[in-house]
Amino acid sequence: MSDLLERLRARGWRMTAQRRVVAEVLAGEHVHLAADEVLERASALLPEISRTTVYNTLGELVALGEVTEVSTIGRAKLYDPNAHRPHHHLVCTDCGTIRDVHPDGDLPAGLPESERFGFTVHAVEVTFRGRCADCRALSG
Amino acid sequence: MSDLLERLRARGWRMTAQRRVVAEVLAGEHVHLAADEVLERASALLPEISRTTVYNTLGELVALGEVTEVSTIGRAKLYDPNAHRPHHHLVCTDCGTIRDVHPDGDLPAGLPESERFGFTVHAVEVTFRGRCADCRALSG
DNA sequence: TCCTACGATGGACACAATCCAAGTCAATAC
DNA sequence: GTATTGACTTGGATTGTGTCCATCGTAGGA
Repeated sequence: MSDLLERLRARGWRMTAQRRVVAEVLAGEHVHLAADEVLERASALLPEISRTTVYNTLGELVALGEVTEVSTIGRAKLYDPNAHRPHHHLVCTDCGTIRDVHPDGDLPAGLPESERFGFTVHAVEVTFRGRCADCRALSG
Repeated sequence: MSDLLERLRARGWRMTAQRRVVAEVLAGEHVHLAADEVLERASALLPEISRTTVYNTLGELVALGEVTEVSTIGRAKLYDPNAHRPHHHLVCTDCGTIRDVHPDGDLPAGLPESERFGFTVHAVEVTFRGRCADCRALSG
């Protein structure tokens, strides 16, 4: 993830301890953290970091395309640092657990002209909803 | 939409003025309302209706499969009454406008076993993100 | 018409996210 | 190394969305 720090510096980011910590927290695969969880983990590394700074930094990372926001139903937004590898999401409708999935080549085709309503489409997002093994075991 | 009222009554719903009004507000195609907007419009028809009742009724409609919740990024959940016709969504990343789209037959295939991680998948959701004509006209 | 269980009410509460004014500090210039 | 400055950070207040709960009202059956 230190290549991320390099890329950020190259884009003129002022490097601060807070931003470094937020980037550090978001390292890895299959990471999907709510802003609150990022704050919690960042606080463990840098106790004085403020919530506003975490939100600001996450927003900037999203604007730079380094991190993707994952929309959820009725929960806090999740931040997915795996933005450079296209993938879909598999979400448990009970507990909210998210897994990245990489279906082989069945990305939906672009929209036909007749269905675009004048939009310029620049991203497609596929979410599979279901129940994870744990939740099925708990409640049938 | 009065067939909706029929279906609800058939399922043992106690029919009240409040529930009727909420169902009425959700009539039509290409309707995607936040709970707050439902409350606003319902209040116009029945001024004393309470927020809790609107939320309760929406939740019940979702549980019955008559209405679908649409996840958004950074906004309130939207309620989509068009639940009986499978469709995808085209979302403007600037203003949040949503259109229903019906791509011809390019639904993503189910997940291969190896990518299910023990989940039981029961729904696939496809969201196209882009910018609508209005927003492009405004800011290039 | 009366009963009663289900539904509605609204104020308090919880959580997510943003705003703001004031203080701090990374990067640049000297 | 020091001074400078504007971008960054802070934390408390605020907004927005949604839920909880005790109490009241009423739809629909007897």
